[in-house]
Amino acid sequence: MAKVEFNIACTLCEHLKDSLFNGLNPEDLSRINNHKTCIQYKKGQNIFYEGTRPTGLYCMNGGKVKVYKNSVQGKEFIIYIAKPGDFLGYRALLSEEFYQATATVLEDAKICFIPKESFFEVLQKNPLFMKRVVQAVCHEMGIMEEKLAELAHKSVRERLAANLLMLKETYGMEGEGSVLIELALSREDLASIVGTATETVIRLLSEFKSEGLIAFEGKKIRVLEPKKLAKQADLIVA
Amino acid sequence: MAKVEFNIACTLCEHLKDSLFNGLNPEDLSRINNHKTCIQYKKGQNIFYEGTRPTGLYCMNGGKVKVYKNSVQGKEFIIYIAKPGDFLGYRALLSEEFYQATATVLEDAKICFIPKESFFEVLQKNPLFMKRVVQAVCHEMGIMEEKLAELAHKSVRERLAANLLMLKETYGMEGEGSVLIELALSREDLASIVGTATETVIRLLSEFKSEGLIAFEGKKIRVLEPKKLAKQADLIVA
DNA sequence: CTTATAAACTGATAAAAGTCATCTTTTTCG
DNA sequence: CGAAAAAGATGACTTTTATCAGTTTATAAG
Repeated sequence: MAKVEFNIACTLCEHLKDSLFNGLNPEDLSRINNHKTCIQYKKGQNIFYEGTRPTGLYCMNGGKVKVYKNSVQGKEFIIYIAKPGDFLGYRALLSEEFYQATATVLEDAKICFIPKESFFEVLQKNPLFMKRVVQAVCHEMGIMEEKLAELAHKSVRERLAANLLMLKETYGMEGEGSVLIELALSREDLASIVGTATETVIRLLSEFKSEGLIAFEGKKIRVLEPKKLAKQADLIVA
Repeated sequence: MAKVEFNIACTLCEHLKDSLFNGLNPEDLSRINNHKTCIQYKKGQNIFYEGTRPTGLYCMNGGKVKVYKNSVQGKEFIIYIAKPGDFLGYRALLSEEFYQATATVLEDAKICFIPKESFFEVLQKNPLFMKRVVQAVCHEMGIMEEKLAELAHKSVRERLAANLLMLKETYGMEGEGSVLIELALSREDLASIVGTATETVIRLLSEFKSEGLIAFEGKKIRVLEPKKLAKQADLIVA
């Protein structure tokens, strides 16, 4: 498949405000801007592969990308789903290791690639930026610790409810007194997020639906009763 | 319980070589050294608590400490076990959040506390040190990603085998053609590492024992057949 | 439009693992 | 030392969840 390029100046990027590049001084941002390559990807295309070496940083300008690991038995586990404004592949880049996960496009995406050298240069020149990156990485790590404990001790039903709420927080779109999760996930992908079998997700989703907690809208899920879902997730309802 | 202080100069610390402080220039190391407070802890004492705010960094000089999260149902999940040379509580410190986990002494420990200000000062003054910290954090994150996938898709048996091998790598002591895990873990703690019930760990351990893969030595476990254990863990045997 | 292919769904069954109860052994501490 | 408490161990039972097989529905491709 041919790579389709596009170009948007970082300063004009509508997602700059959501990104770690936000607040970067003009010179450094223009350094990033001048060295980046922006590519459009179609659903199903891969951004990078587990076991390969990172050569730079990906910055999401549009679409959705799943980052996942494959088990020996060929089962996927989705570590996170990147949205516009997010960095992609920074972990392996910063630890100078091989990618430990694969990134595949879920919804047609526009992604800018910043070569390792340019990114590191800005990082080293700019202690404040470095600090923000460290803060973000450590915050992300905290989320992973949560996930670990959740995976270890919660039932699939609880985890599914918790993940639906998490997806609602991140990809939710208010409307009609309820929230639509703006992310067309297959049952299989949802199972890979929750860490269970596809059939189990299907069964539990239809239970949640018949209990009036959620509704289906095409490929998307609408959260009708977040508080009841939170109870299912065994979370403290705020 | 009264806090028992002790003092060892960082430059003379036998674990400096295993620590992130290794390679720090003399001025910075002496800054750390001059501001640190070193305390001896007994088994069972807590270093910090989930939900509180970090005021500095802990650096292990002796003993073992477990860092864990408590679930709503009161079940523990152990995120990691710190050994001499390790930093403790750096995640929440760097992300400027509350502790998300509690740290409790497993084996009598000597731990030095470095106030937030001193640590941050050295961090900011010293880009190379900063870089090494970032690298370490990102490496740690990679380990967590592994654990997530493992927890999501492997059986308890596989996870127990994998964790025994991991403990062997980190705390193993060669001898008699086999490796003794130098860590007196209760069955309950081992269950909290694997993410399962205590009874299940007990049953599986006695299975591994009767299959000749491991042996018990007091409170410790000796790994007799690492390759066969790796097969049980569904890992590729090197 | 129609066929092919993949995704969604349903039911039956089996395996894995959790829970509970009980007993034994070890450790701790007055 | 000896009692009390904690840790370890074992068995019976239940629940959860995975797996397999098969059907229906939706989507994509010719």
